[in-house]
Amino acid sequence: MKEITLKQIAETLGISITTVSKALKNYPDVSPKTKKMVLELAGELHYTPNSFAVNLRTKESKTIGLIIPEVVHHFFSNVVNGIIAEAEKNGYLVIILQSNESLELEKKQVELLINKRVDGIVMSLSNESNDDEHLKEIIRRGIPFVQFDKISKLIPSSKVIINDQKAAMEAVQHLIDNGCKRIAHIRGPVNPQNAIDRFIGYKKALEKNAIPFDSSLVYTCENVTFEEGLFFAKKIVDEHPDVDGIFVITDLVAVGVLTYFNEKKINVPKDIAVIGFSNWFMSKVITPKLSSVDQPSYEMGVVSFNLLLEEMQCRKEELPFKPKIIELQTNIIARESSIKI
Amino acid sequence: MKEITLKQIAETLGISITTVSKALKNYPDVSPKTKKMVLELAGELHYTPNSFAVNLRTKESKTIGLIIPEVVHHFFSNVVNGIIAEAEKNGYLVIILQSNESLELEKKQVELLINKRVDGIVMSLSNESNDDEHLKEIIRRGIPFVQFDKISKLIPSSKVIINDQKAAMEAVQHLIDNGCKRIAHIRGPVNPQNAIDRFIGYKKALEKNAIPFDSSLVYTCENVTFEEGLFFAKKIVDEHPDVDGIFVITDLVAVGVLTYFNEKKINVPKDIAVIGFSNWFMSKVITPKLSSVDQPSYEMGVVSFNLLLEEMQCRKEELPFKPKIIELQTNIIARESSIKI
DNA sequence: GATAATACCGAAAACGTTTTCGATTTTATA
DNA sequence: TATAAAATCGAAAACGTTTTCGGTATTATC
Repeated sequence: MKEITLKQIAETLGISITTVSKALKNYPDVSPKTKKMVLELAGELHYTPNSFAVNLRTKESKTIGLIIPEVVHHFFSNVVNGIIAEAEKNGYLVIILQSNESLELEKKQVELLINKRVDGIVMSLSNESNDDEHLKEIIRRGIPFVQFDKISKLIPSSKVIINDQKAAMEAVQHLIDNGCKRIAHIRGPVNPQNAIDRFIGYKKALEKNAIPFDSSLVYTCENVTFEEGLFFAKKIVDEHPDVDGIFVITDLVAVGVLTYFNEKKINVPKDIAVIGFSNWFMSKVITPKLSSVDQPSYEMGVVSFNLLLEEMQCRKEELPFKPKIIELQTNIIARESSIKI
Repeated sequence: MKEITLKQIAETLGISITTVSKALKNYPDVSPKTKKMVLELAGELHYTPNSFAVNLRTKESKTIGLIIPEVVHHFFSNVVNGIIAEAEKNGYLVIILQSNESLELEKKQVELLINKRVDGIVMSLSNESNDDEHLKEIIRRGIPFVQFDKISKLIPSSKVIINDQKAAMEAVQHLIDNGCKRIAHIRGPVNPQNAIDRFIGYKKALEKNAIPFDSSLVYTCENVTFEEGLFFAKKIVDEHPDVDGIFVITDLVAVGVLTYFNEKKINVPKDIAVIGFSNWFMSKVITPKLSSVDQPSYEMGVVSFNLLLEEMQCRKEELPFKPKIIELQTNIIARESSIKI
C-alpha cells in the first residue's frame, strides 16, 4: 500500500529523480530510450504525482472555490452544473460552500477558501450581505474573483449578471400589455442588488405607462420562500382587492402565490395575473402554468468560470487583467398565469 | 503582496522557525512570552499556514470528494446540502463532481479524486454503472469510501441506503388499499440497484394481495425524465385502458404523468391513482398534489459524511475499520393523487 | 555551591515535486 | 584527430510546514 514516488522509480531504474520527472513531463533533454523506460514503469506501478507536492512546488492547486447561498435551488444548482462542467473541461476541480443566506457564514467561507489557497473564487452573495470587507480581502490578496447574479457593484471584480432592471420592466410591461392596471410587487430582501434592480424596473415600467406608483403595493420577502408566497398572496387580496396583477421576485414565491389562489378559487389570470422570475422547471408544470423571466443559469456558470480562468491565466503569466462585466440575455416566457387576452 | 511564512515571522522576531510553528500550535515547550509575541505578530500580518505545505507534511488535505449523477435534482442537491454542512462542521471541504449518469465520466472522476488525494470519497452511482473496477480501485488504495442511495452491493464499503423494496411495497400497498386493482409500474433503468429493488417491491406487493403480475404493465425509463413521464402515461392509457393505479420510480417522472393526465382530462385519482417516490418539493404544489415516498435526503448526506469521518479517523490512527450499512426510514406521504376514498 | 530537574529553544530531516544550471557524453564538423 | 556543437543527465535548491531530538539556560534541591 506504499505510495509510488519519483524516487522509487528512479531507484529501480538506476537513474536520477530529475530524469524521471523530466521523462514523465516529456522534456526534450531526455533520450527516447529512458523516456520509454520511465513511462512504462510508471504505468505499471500506477504512478500518479503527489498533488500535495505539486501544489507546493507550483503554488497552484487547480482547484477553485464556489460560494452560493443554497444549492437546493433550481437556479443555483444549474449554475453549479455549468461551473463544474466547464471547470472539469479545463482541468479544475470545484469546492462548493453554501452561505445559507447568512453573511456571517459567507465571511467564514471566504476565509476558508483563502486559507485553502484555491486558485480562484466564484461567488453569489447572500441576501444578508451588506458588508464588503471579506470581498475586498479577496481582491487585496490578488485572488482571481468572479461574482455572478447577486453581486456587489462596488467590488472591482469580473461579474456575470443579467439586466435585472430591464428584465423586470419587461415583465411588468407584459402584465400591463395583458390589461393589468393595478400591479403589486412581491420583492426580494432589502440588500441584494438584484432585488433592488427588479424593484426599480417595476417602478420604471409603471412610470412609463403612466400608472401611479403606490408603495403599499410593494411587499418585501425576508426569506424568499414558498410560504411567503402564500402569506403575501393572502395579504394582497385582503388589503388590495383591486389588484389585478402581481410581479413576483422569483418563481418559488410565485408558486406559493398560485397555490394560495388555487385554494381560494381566485382565478389566475382572469382575476389576478401573475408573473415570476427565473423560469425554473416547476413553472411549466404547476396549474396554471406560471409565466416567468428566463434566466440562462447554466450559461451563467459556464461564463463565470471562463472569466475566472482568464484571470487565473493572466495572474500566472503576470499579465495585467482588467475585470469584465458580462450581461446575459433574459426572455419573457408567457404562460397561462399572465395571458388574460 | 508577498505571502507571509513562518520564516518571515521567525526572522523579524529573531527566533527560529521551529519555535514560531510551535507557538502557533500551542506546544507546551515554548514560553508564554514568546508565544504571545508570535501570536501577536502572526495576527498582525494575517498569517495563515500554507495549506499546500501542510498537506504535504501531514499527508491529508481535509478535503473529500463527492460524486453524484446530477446536482440539479432535488434529492441530490439536498444530499449535497447535508454533506457540505456536516463536512464544514468538522473542518472538511467538499469537491463535487457530476457523472451525468455516465459510467465513463464516473470512472474518470474517481481517477481525478484519487490523483487529487482527497481524504475520502462519497458517491452515488450513475444509472449506467454496471462495472466495479473503479470502485475496487478506491478500496484497493485504502481510501475511505461511502456509497449512498445508488450503490454497488458487492463493494465492501460503508453504505447509506433506504429499504427500497419495503418502501416500494408500502407504496403499492397504499394504492391497493385505495382500491386499485390493476397497477402499472414505471420503473427506473436496468442497472441501478434501487430501481431493481423498487421493482421487486412492486411485485411482492402484488403477490401479497393475490394480484397477478403482468409484465406488460411494467414500463422502463431510460433517462428518468419529465418527458418520459408524459410518454409512458400516454402509452399506459393507450395500451391498458383498464389500469387504475401507477407506481412511478420517482416524482419527476410522476409529475410528467400527472401533466399528461391533466391535459387529457383524465381524472386523478378517480380514473387512475398515482404515487411517486422521493417526495420532492414540487409534489405538494402540483395539481393534484402528488402522493410520494418520503426519503430523508438531507439526513442521508449527514449520515454519509459521518460514516466517512469515522473511517478517515480510523485510518489516521491506523485502527481497523469495519464498513457499516445504515438504513434510513421512509414514509408514505398520502396526497390527493392516490386517495380514491 | 554542586547537582538534578525543568523549561525553553533550534538544527535538521522529511514530505515529493519542479527546475535551473553545470557536467558529461555523444555526435557532427573541419 | 581536434574541436565545436548537440544531446543527455543529475546535483541541488526550493516550495513551507511539522516534529524529533539534542542542547542550553534557568530554576529547584540539598
